[in-house]
Amino acid sequence: MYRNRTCGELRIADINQEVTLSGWVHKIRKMGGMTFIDLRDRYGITQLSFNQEVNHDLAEQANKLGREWVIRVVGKVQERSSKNSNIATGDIEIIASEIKVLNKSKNPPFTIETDTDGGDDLRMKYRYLDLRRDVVRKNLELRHKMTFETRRYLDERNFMEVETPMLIASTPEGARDFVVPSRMNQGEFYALPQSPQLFKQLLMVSGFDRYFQIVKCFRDEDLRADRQPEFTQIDCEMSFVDQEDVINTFEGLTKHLFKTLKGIEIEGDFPRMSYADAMKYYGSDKPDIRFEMKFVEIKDLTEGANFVVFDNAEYVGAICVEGCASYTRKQMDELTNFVKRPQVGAKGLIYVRYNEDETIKSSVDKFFSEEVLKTWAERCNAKPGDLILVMAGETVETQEQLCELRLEMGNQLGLRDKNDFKCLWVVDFPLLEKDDELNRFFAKHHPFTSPKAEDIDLLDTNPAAVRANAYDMIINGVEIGGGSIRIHDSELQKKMFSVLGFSDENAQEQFGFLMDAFQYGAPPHGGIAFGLDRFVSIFAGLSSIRDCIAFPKNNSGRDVMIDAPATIAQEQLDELGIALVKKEN
RNA sequence: GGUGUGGUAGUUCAGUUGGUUAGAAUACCUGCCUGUCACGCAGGGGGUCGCGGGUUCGAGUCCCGUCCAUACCGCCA
Repeated sequence: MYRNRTCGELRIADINQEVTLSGWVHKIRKMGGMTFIDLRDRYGITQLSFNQEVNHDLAEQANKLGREWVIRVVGKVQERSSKNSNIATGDIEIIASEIKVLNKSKNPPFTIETDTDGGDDLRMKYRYLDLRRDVVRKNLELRHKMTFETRRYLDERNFMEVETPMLIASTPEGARDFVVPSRMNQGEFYALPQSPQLFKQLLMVSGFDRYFQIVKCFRDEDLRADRQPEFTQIDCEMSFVDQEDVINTFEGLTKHLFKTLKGIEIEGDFPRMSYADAMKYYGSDKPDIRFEMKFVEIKDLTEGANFVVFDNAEYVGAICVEGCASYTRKQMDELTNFVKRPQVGAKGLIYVRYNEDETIKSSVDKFFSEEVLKTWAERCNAKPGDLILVMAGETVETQEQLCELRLEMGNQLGLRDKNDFKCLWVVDFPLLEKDDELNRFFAKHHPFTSPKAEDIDLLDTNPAAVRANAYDMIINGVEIGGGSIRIHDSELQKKMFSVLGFSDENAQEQFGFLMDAFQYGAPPHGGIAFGLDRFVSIFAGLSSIRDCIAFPKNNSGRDVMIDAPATIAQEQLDELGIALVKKEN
């Protein structure tokens, strides 16, 4: 027998019991006559104690163990004479009577502790050791519980999990596909799914009514802290529903997860914001509403001053930063540098200090009288002591820059507490997005998204103004999920493809099966997909999704532990009928 | 594809204006230590300063190139 108890469960009530534990040697403290060993397993840490006077040979044996050795120990639970309130098992220790070394270990390249000394690179290379650390393990435990509770919630509501294929065909729109060569069909390739979108819609045609799947998806695009080439979605689709039904069901799921896993009861409905308002007030389609600091347009208050920067600007926007009128020159310079960074790309930043004594001092005093500046402050609802930051330029560009500045000010003022959760639905997305270079429209969400009924006529006259039955769920400025009501009418779908510039042949070739299916009684349907990795990381308060993925890829899409991707043998290439082209330098 | 930051002991980092034998902490090894739990004390081993080239009497330090890591931009329907 290897064990009858775990390292996390013994308490004062277990005193005098004879127990067998197995685990890893976490730490050894040799005191001369006494030796203490922290034995660790998935459930916790239990202290083993050895006394030279009581059992000399066993104590010597304990002294010879090394970090991360795997041992089995038999002994008696005893109350500690000096207790440790920092750990759950801190009231007891094991007086060992027998040790068996189950396996030795090399010294690990970094410490297996909450605050490890290992850097990210090394932790990824030895991910199996990194996963021994309790902080990383807890993230995976949370992930497990979230998928478990998701399955429970959806099952209770008649959702059925159906697996869809991983080897499918490539489609041109959207992200780059990962591609898999077919041996039996030489010269042809499968693609890995970017999402099960088409299959879940076909399942609706099949009458499955309520589908979900916790499923891997693949996109061959550059990585970010919140983007991995393979990631997991909670993918759902429902029949005979409108937007309101989908939103309610998945708002319910979100509340269920907050309640069961974070112990947080969210009162009332999640707020909703139109895409247009999100852009106007926050410069982003995923606003962080943990704090206000909304944009205020002041272009009309800046006219007639011969200030060229504003006069030439399409948009002049301000944010009011509470209590920051006392920002020093140095702090203002730093903010200016922040918005001038290439990543933000602004040309400059104008400030107005509304001082405590109600005087006003700005970086544009030469152009604007105190009287005019007061009108800015009024419109911004500024109080004495507040700082007003102003940016100007082309509308969308400037709003995006102001968005970056707003988030930075939120950070500086500590308004973005990771333990404070604010959920939001962003609705009424535009259906289409114009690509000016190619002079054609792309689907903002995807080409199966239905336009709002009242906007359908605009498809011919003003496509850019058509709004979609599409919705995103945002938590703390992170896009957690999104979905839409789909087109279930093959004529409307055809129309959509034609607006998107597909020829009839093209549409038929790539999506013919879907259009065919829609001719056999497709029910009205819609759905949503949540990014599980982002959902877990926001629950866990992580800044990167990598820490809630057991074996993530690095910034270049590599798995540094198994060293993938890798070259393959010539025989494999031959079998696939693939010849590699040497890259010219 | 681009921009920024970083690469020095097993690990995390410091290293001043280019100048003696490249340091600290931690980990590791040895010895001492009977209530530790970040144990303590004494001692020890451990370095291709990412790689290649250049400038210089002399390069961890300056220059050029390159590789790797990372954050972001482009990209991600």
